[in-house]
Amino acid sequence: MAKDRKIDMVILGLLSHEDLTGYDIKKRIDGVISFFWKGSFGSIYPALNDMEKNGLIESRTESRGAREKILYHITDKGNESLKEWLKEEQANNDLKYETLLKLYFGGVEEREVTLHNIELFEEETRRSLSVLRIYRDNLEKVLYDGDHLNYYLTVTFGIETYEAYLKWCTKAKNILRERGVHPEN
Amino acid sequence: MAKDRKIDMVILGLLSHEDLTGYDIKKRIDGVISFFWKGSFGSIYPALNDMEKNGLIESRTESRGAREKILYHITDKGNESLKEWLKEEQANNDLKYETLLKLYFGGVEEREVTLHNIELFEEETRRSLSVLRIYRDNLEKVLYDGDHLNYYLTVTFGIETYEAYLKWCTKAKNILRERGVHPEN
DNA sequence: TTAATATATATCAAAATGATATATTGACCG
DNA sequence: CGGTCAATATATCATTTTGATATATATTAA
Repeated sequence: MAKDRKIDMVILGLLSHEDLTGYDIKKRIDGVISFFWKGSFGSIYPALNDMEKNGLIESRTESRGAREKILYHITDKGNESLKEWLKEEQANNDLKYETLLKLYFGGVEEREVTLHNIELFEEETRRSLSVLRIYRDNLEKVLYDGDHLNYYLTVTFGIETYEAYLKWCTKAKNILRERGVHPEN
Repeated sequence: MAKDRKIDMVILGLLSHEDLTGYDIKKRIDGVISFFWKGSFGSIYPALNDMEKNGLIESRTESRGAREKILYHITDKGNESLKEWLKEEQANNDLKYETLLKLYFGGVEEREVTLHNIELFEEETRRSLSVLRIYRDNLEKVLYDGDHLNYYLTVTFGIETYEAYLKWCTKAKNILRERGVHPEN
């Protein structure tokens, strides 16, 4: 057996606030959540079917106009399952930084290549950072109600780590330039 | 088709420095690399077989004593493939932070739960940080030869982001305590 | 000597990715 | 009014990866 399905917890977390379709869930995951977790239709739809069989969620079909969609609702059992997971001691932080992989193995190529890859990473980080700052500014206004404190802390985590990334980028570029751009020195 | 196999690049990167067995490769990945990439036997061995078929690596069987093992060697084609990948413009940084998932959805439980999860994360980060600092200290002595500059930069990336994590942990704990530990306030 | 740990390869079910197929609905434009 | 494009919505599939397990030999420690 592989590890138990983590996508289930994402789905339960989202459904604990509102009823959603599979498509809605995907859209939510593609929002802020995508900064620290991803999910695809290929995992969402099968998970929804299994979870309904296991009584964690229940579905109702709605036909607004002619188009029909399947809305999912969390059950008490589902809520219990979500809370149990929150209280589990271990959390797997499973990172796949292709940027760092290229940095680590970059020694087989000229230093310009490493330098360029850092610049690409820097650009992307800057873009993400400006998105996260907008999220933060909006959350600051509603900090006191409901789950917003948790959302706020999640977003500030992202901002502070991305700021650290940018600082590192500056330093790393300087070090690479100081040492010359060719692997020979 | 899913994305092309990234484990191939890890393997080629490692083999570009020395000949290794599948088991050796796993051990290398479980070292510093594990801070930003993971790999299991279940992906390594099939990848080795495919890559040999495709001429990226070649194998020789060695029997030191009675025990036999399969050593892999990178080919010119393999080296080309590695360099091409390094020069590709895009890099997928694909993160699964269960800690942040629990933080984000933690609003359904009492604040002590979130607080406790942050403390667990803080502990783990501290442990990782001390490991990375040892790596850095050793790399600083040999910074000028070969690939060590790339290794050094990778390690400092880890150190700086983990330091940012710890700063965030302190702030986040303060905010949670200021606002009281119950979801009611 | 015997037990435990490290070395070494391999396989497998379960999970996730990323792509694609299919079909409807809504919006904009001329 | 018709046409087209993007958004909504569900589903499936090959490929990749995980994490666990099986198997067997070699080395170290008690």
